[in-house]
Amino acid sequence: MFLSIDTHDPRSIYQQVADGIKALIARGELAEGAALPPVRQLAADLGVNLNTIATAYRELQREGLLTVKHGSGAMVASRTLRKALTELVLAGLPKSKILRLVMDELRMVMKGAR
Amino acid sequence: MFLSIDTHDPRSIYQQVADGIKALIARGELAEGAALPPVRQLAADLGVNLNTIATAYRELQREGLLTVKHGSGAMVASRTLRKALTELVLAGLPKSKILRLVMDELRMVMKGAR
Amino acid sequence: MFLSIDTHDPRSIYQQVADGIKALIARGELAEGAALPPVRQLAADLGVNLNTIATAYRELQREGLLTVKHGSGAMVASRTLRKALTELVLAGLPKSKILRLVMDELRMVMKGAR
Amino acid sequence: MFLSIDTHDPRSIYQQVADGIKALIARGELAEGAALPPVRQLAADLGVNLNTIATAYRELQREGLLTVKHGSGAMVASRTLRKALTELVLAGLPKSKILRLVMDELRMVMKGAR
DNA sequence: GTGGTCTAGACCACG
DNA sequence: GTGGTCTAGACCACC
Repeated sequence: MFLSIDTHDPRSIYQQVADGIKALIARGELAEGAALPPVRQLAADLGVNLNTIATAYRELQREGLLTVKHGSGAMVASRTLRKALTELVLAGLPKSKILRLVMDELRMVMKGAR
Repeated sequence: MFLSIDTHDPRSIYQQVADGIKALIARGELAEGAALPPVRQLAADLGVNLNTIATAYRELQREGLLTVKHGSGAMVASRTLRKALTELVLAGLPKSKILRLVMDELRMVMKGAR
Repeated sequence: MFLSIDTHDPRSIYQQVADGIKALIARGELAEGAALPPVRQLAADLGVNLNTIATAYRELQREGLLTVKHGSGAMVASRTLRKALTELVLAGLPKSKILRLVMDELRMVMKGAR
Repeated sequence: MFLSIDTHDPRSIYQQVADGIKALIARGELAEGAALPPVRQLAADLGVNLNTIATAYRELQREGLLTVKHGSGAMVASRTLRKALTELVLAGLPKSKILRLVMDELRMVMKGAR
């Protein structure tokens, strides 16, 4: 991940980090589903505090760009996936049916990908 | 479902049924995720044999337009969903990670739909 | 604006105009914040004297239904806005704090409306 | 302000504080426009760290329940005010006209309150 | 005076 | 291992 921090930038550090990650996602350099570096590692790489990165990740999660899970890191959320699921939810499908669809599609897609 | 069968049509009946359903899906009259009538019911409605409909459904399933499950009928597949899942599979994500993403996004989407 | 004057109406003309505008506001045809036609234009449209319209506008302003300003015409007052401001005044907030609240909320509202 | 922290509560402290303030607002014990205690003071009162309270305030601000301003503290936002301003913005009024309305209404309201 | 942010270091919860 | 939170204390920016 190529992120840089500019101490002359009027934005706060965590904001620069959040904006930087947003830009990477927007440019496709961080693909949907890609894993982000652990908070501690990125903090070390950038030479900033762990909490600063955690704040950036939290902001991105709040905006729905990141999927963060305790114990297994953060990954870039999939807008396409969200769009598809939103369609199905709005169509009134119960969660169980949606999951069935997902499992079926996934099985078919992974078979094709062998 | 508005499907009609023309005995003068050179196409076989199951093909007419399959093509008719494709057209309904293409026109959006059968939305992604929508349930199709049970094989027996559609056969009765159209006055054709049960196996004819089953063959049509099988063809549509083979083409990926339908998701068919023993005991719970057929439903229109979601192209958007497939596209999203394909992206993630091609990105090299293991099934487990993809399912985590799906669950996370689904939770977020359903929360917003309250 | 659809206003009509009836010379057989026992009410005075300015009263008919004022009542007519009140009715337009009540029916929502003149929304809160909407601009009213200039005094001269409305007078010409209705074929009455300029002062008659001015009197009607003054009455509506006195009743708090219109906000009139030298040089920039009249507009329909916002009952909701007045209610909100009244609340804050009664809560003892000084004008400066209220204006700060207004500016903050306005900034937030206009951002969301982008 | 009556807030209490329960160390046995599974929610994080900042979440308890944020929820507590939300409840106070919902019950009307913190009126619209009311000032909240300074971050440092509330932190001292509750015996927690300054940052913990700051996090709670930030969350409430993000949700639009608080108006926070550098150097002059936090106050409860006015939902009524926001609703009124939203109406006017959606009606297409430019910021300048809206502010004129506000000033006019405010002048009228404060005169009545004398 | 006010809130905003950052750091260093700690402990917890999750998997 | 991962992120989440809290603390203590610092400095900055705004008014």
